[in-house]
Amino acid sequence: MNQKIIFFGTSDFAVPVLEALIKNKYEIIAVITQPDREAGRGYEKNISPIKETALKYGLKILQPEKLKDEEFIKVMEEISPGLNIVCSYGKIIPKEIIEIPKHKTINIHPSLLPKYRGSSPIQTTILNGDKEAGITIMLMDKEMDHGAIIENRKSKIKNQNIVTYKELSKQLAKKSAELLIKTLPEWLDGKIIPREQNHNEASFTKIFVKEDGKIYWNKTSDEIDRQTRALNPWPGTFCFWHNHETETTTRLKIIKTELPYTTSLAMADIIPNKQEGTVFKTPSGLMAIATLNNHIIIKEIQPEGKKIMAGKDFLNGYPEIIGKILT
RNA sequence: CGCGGGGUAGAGCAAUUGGCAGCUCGUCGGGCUCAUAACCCGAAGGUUGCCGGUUCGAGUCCGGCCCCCGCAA
Repeated sequence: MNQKIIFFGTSDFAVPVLEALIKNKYEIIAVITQPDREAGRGYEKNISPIKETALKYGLKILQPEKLKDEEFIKVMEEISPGLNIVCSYGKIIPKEIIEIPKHKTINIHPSLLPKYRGSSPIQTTILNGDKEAGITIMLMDKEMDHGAIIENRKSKIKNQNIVTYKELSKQLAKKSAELLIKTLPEWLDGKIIPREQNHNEASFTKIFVKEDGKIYWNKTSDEIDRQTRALNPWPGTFCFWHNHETETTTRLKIIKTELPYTTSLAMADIIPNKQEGTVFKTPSGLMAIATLNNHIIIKEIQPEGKKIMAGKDFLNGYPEIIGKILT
């Protein structure tokens, strides 16, 4: 079962999967990851988590700008992989490359396909408050997350009502690695017949943009809480504090929230109705903001230019914000 | 050289024209209380990021360096 594998991946989610392959002695003949991007302050070059991993294990790394490039396709053909594995790579893989390996090109997707096709299934799972998540190993075809299913697995979400994107992503990445290792031998032996997805039931997830992180306080506490859990660190959740005295507007990133009834202090926190977006201190000293139906506790917040701090600390340093309305 | 904010007590922030470095929270001790995260009294805790300069005197002014962060990508 000596199969040469090319691994396509970019983000954190793919790291445990790649590492599982390495640990199980699969022969990774190349790792394809997105080119280093100039990003961050001063536009420094950033390398992907998968590139870091590949460097750590001394694997061959390729970072083509365009996959659908004759030169690159030629290189792929020369390498002659037995199997391509794609996991959180972030680019469309052209048909020419999908069709090279004898054992095809398979993709790991963190949802129960055909549910949640597209780029943000994990975030969408949290935003929708789903009780269950899942992972699917599928055959790639020319449409996004559309190929036949090789294997899938439901996954109960740990701490479903408080789980964050990072945590759920980690959970599912681990499960993905396990399922792949379990499935791979049978797949390579040709014992699995992929089954077509039920395309009528397909649903799609969107690519999130900055604006999706804007918090509108006229939503319910629950909606806002799910938003902060799903959209951090990217695109981040935020709102604005316009200070009328200094005529300045400060961007506030809302890092972590908590619903009032999940705290052990709930009984003590009896809050009169306030206008949505109003900042106040609970009787127990926590930072809270009024919402459509109730209020929400701000556990962690980050004013622009500052580090992440506890909501309580923020109120200590900026007492004038109490009673103000955020937008 | 992409734009911008910041470094002061354990934490978050103040400090007027350069003039004894403070506030809130936390910590420790004591008190009140059926009880408490509430209230009262008290205490500890600082070489103001680093180096140099100006000055009778620098957190504050000048020069250099280090570090943290937001935007944008």
